[in-house]
Amino acid sequence: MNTQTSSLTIGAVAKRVGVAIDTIRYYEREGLLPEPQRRASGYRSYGDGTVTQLRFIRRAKDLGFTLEEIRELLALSADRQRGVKAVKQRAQKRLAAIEQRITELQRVRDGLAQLVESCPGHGKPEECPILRALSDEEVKS
Amino acid sequence: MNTQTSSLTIGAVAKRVGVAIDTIRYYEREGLLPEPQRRASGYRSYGDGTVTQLRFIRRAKDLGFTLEEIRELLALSADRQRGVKAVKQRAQKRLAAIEQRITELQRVRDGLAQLVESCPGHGKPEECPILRALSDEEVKS
DNA sequence: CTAGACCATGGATCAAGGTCAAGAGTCAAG
DNA sequence: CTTGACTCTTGACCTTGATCCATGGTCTAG
Repeated sequence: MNTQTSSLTIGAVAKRVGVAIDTIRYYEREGLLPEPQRRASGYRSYGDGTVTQLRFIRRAKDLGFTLEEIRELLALSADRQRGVKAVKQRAQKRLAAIEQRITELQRVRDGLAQLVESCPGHGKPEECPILRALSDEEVKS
Repeated sequence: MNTQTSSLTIGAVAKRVGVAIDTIRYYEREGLLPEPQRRASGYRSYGDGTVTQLRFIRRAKDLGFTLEEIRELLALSADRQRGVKAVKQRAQKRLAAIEQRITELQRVRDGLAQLVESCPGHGKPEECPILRALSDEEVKS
């Protein structure tokens, strides 16, 4: 039974997650990743959890969250001291923010979808609703 | 009948849209806004369409689109020459990208929502699913 | 015609999020 | 051992998306 988290070098972690080594150290400086254990040599030593957490960060970042927002998300676990209740509330707030973002994106999508649908795909540019929606509408009287 | 687009100074446009003057000039340099007419004095002279377009840019940006992506979106109208068909195809591609983004955000939301729901809001931290999901899972055996 | 508010250009500066390089130590294979 | 691949720290540098500044011209109300 090996409950011991396997020990990975920074390079191994980087490879698994697909980010640069420098990025990992950068995230550590920025407080997105906890300071890892060190070997006697000074080498950073990571467990599998770091890989998970790093993937989480990347995924969130790809979705347009800033590092600050991600720090917020991760900070949930820092609320551990303040209790499960605080954690839950914080998570709920984050959840609401995400939902609003989705709603707005849906508005954009619906707008674009409607344009695409109403465009015949041929004919005069002046009659293309997509172009009309985007155009500067400048009238050179 | 006044089909003439009203003529606005850069300051007036900025005020209407709620962005800084410098930002407008910046967008112009970056090709997000067309070069405007100029008065004899050299002052930029804008029509109402610019206000619309600028609002569009801002909205898109707030949703996490990069200026590059927005340029792409706006470039639809540059396809005018290549025909309505090209425009429609491009719009469809953009639409698909937006939909994927929404889907991914929804995955994140669902994940978080489920965590929030399954958390009792009290009790031991070790039993809080939110904390467990975010934790480093490091085992100091 | 003159003050005070606007606008123009060019270039510096900023914050976020990384990326790179120099100089030096560490590790693992042969 | 030695060699080649890794890792360490510190600090400079880069891109994106703006924002600020200096210097100088323009506009308009009084």
